[in-house]
Amino acid sequence: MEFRIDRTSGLPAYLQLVRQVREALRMGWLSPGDRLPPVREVVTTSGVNANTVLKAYRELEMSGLVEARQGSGTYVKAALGSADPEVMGPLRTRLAEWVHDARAAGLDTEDVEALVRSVLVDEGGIG
Amino acid sequence: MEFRIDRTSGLPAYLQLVRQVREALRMGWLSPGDRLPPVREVVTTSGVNANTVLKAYRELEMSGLVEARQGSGTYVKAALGSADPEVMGPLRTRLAEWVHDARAAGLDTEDVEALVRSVLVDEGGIG
Amino acid sequence: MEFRIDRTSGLPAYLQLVRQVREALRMGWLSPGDRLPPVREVVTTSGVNANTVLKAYRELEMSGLVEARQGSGTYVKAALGSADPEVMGPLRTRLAEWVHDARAAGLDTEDVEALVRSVLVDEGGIG
Amino acid sequence: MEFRIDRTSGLPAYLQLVRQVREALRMGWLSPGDRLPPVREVVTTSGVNANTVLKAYRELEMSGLVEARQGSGTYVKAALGSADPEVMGPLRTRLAEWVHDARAAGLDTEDVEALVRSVLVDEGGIG
DNA sequence: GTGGTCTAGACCACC
DNA sequence: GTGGTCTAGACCACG
Repeated sequence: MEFRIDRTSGLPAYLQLVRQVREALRMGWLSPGDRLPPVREVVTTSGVNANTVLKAYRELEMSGLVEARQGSGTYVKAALGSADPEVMGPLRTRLAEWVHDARAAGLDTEDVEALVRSVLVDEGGIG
Repeated sequence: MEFRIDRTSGLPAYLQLVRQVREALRMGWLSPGDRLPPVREVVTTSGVNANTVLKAYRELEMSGLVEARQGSGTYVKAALGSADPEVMGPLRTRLAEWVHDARAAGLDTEDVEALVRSVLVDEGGIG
Repeated sequence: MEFRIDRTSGLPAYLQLVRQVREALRMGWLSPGDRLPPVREVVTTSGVNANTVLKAYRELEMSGLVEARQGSGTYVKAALGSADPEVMGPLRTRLAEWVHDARAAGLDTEDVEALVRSVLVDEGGIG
Repeated sequence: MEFRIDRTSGLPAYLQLVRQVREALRMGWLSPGDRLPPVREVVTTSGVNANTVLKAYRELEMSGLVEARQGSGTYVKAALGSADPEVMGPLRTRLAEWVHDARAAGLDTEDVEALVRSVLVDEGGIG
């Protein structure tokens, strides 16, 4: 997996790394037993400082999602995500269609994000 | 309008305020000429410090969205959002249905957010 | 560069800092790539509060003149000033002579400033 | 005399009024016995609040420059300026020429102001 | 050690 | 009562 850091978002870099690992777990892109990219590689590909990567990996380890094995790397320990992967596919397709239609109607990315947030807030899912 | 601060999100409080104003503009809940809630009111309703609110309002002012009038308040100056409000309604309805189905399929809020992000990234809308 | 704050001028300290950086850019005393003095140094040399310096640096950053690099410092990003440095020298010399003569004629600093302002206003340069 | 308020300068409005009266005194545009414009007139011509004008006039009165006569208006009481008016003329002419040449050399108003400030600071006239 | 965030509280400028 | 300025000091993110 490859990390992307958005330095304009205001969210600390190490939390962006943590979130991206968690999302990869939810999406099924990472599974128990998989190895996270070595710190040095993340440093070169994403431009953050090694301590920042270490902090993210430590945070993931403390939450029980990954496990550091001395001299070998950091490995995924637990799965994440409450969804049945078979049902995820159709949902993703429908969502992609919706996004496509929203774009066609003139909405930009920030519009889409605002709409999603507003629906989730209304629904009570976001506090 | 009323602000909600999520102290667990990692995003600085003043940026949460900025984002909520921007989203209100995009959703059409705020329009040019409207007055933002006074700093002291935000302090009491959302629990943040006055300087934090001032920082958010100042940031909005510098981006040209609002205008502070001495002794009178802070007013919306510019609109935001590329969307036609008439087309926004149906899109919102469809999205709410999708979220409902996702919930029914066992997805929690974080799953939904991860899915949305992944679709937007795939599509190129998020860097 | 070293900052000087005049607490009697009525101009907020952070705006005095901003102006002095802008003037240093115009005079060629600062150029793209140069590092501004660290916040903590400005605090000790000029006696203002750290937040005041941060506010000034942030304002400069938002106007695109400087760039803060986490853990490294604040760096000049853009040049400022429409003047050819070679033509600036002679102009400065002539102005210094004029000021000297004005002093000799009995004008104090406020007289000089008033005269400059009145000429610029007459000329339409100041609104 | 007519006042001009620059709301972008950061200098409080009442101090701009005070400074403009002081500069008019230095330039000889106002002399002892002259009447300052009535508060209501300043309100309409410069757009500031009446209290702001009153505060400026009170400040001038406390510094001994003007005197309020009940029901009649506010009058200049003392002169200001260390300069011989006969020597002021030639100095003003030379300065206007210098400004003209500076413009011709490509300097804008902010460049001119920066240069003046830097000469005065060098000379020790500004702290 | 760098910049950045937040708090608490005093005081100011303006309407 | 409105926004704005400044201080003092704690704590965080990053290199």
